[in-house]
Amino acid sequence: MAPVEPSIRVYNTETRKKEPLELLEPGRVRMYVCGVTVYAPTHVGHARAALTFDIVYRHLLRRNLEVHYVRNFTDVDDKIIDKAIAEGVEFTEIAERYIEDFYLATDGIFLLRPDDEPRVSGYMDQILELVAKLIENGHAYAVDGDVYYDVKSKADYGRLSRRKLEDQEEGARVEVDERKRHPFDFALWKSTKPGEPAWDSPWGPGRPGWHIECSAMSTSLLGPQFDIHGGGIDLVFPHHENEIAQTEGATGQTPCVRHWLHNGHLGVNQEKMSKSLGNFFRVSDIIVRYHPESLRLFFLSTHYRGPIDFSEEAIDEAEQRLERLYGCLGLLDERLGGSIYHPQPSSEGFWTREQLYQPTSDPLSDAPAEAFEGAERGLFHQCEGLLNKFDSAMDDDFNTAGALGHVFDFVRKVNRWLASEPELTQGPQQKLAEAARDRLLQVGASLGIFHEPAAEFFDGLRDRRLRFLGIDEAEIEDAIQRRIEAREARDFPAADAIRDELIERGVGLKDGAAGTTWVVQRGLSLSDPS
RNA sequence: GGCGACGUGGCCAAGUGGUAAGGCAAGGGAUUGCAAAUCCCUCAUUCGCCGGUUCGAAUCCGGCCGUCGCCUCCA
Repeated sequence: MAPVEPSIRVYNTETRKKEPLELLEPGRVRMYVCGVTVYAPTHVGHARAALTFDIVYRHLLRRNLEVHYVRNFTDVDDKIIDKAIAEGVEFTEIAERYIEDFYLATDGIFLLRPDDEPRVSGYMDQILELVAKLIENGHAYAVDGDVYYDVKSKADYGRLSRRKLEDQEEGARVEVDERKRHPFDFALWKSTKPGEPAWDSPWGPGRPGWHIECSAMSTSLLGPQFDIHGGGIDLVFPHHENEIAQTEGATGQTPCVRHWLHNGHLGVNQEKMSKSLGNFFRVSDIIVRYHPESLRLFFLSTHYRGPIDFSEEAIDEAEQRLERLYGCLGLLDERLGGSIYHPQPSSEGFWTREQLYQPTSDPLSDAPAEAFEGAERGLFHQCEGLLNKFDSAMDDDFNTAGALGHVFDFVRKVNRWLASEPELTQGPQQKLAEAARDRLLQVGASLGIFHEPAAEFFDGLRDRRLRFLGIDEAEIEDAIQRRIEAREARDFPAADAIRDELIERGVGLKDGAAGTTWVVQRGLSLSDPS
């Protein structure tokens, strides 16, 4: 494969502009993404954020860049501690529980594991070092066992979120704390209260404030400066603003981050997702009702930076789109006789970059354009062009919706060709079909779909819906058998009656060369009883 | 009060100066015993509204209207 010269452009929250991705070291990307605070089950909003950077990671890898991808777990936090106290267990137990939940969710929707996944509890030494350095550099002060960051000590404080301290002093809803020099000063170290976990420090027993852990983990693993920092849009202020203040205040190197990438938030049925509104969707609940890749496609249908609204209709449509993609792959498999790609997760059950589809050779390498004419010549060029169009869209700030548009164009053209019933058992036509499949699998690897052969996908979809609707499979098979007998007897009215009855129940039949198969119609409700 | 995002056909959505991708839905047709899948055709002279810049704007500028988010824990 020819080496690519990526011209990746990313929208940088700090400059509010799309700009070329500039790497500190050519060919090598250092990327840090804010993970989750592990105190509650993983919901669709978490999934969107994690998926956003999974796509970034995949595309950078596709562009032959070496990527060092770090995503943390915040396992020391007020909410975790509160929960631990309420349940009378160690905070580590709570953290462990939700880290496991996070993995179930993210492995479940095929997120690649980052290269490093540090936890706050493992970085206490580095945090203490950083706090001490900030005091030494005149950016922090200790009061009664607490340590605060002095926001006025850093001239450009507020540059990420474009906040001016003067503007914020009045009217802002900030608690008044007489011990702080400025209302926006934030805790780097908090003195312990009875019953809470604590670590020893020069300022007395305590625990880290909310923002310092990311500064400690990112600089420890990636250095004082790195290329990409990601997270949810809500983290811009105060979390990332404070992270900049801390990291740069301690290292003296500016900027600590070249490109700030933030994913937009997810709403549910036009409202903010919240527990009180009862519109809180867990990833684990969604992926028993819908194919995990449907959730991915739902997210990828809109740009990562914009808002997205989760609803039954939306994920339903995503699943239909997914069916169309797999439909094309399935037709190719059928006509070529079997599928070629049987990816398996690692022995530990999760996916890594090694499991991504890697083309071994281009089926078209020994099939020149002259081997084709007319419509096939056109499709030949489509195969040539798809990847360029796809990559260009992805290079442009990871425009997955635009990239998918090209993929669907391609699918329609492949289907059109297949509908003309070409002979695919040998010769250039076979190469063309293999190339089409190769292209689909390549973009699939970038989007994180096509983790199974199409036939298995459709079987799985059927079983999933079957289970969910509580339909008795044997009963269906029995009805199909009766219909087959009616058809053999040319008793079409009886056969159609059975078909209609099954459709009533959500079961659609497909009479194919290999006999009658059936699918469960879509349109399942998330609110249906499971 | 401060900061920000967004408003494109019935729905979702790409497109940020050169004359509206793609998907879902809908209607018609091909194929099929009937269906499913697939294919073909139709489906925004127009991009919230009003001005301005320009040979030319959904795309740039100004104003207005509307929706949403952050500023407190949040992906």
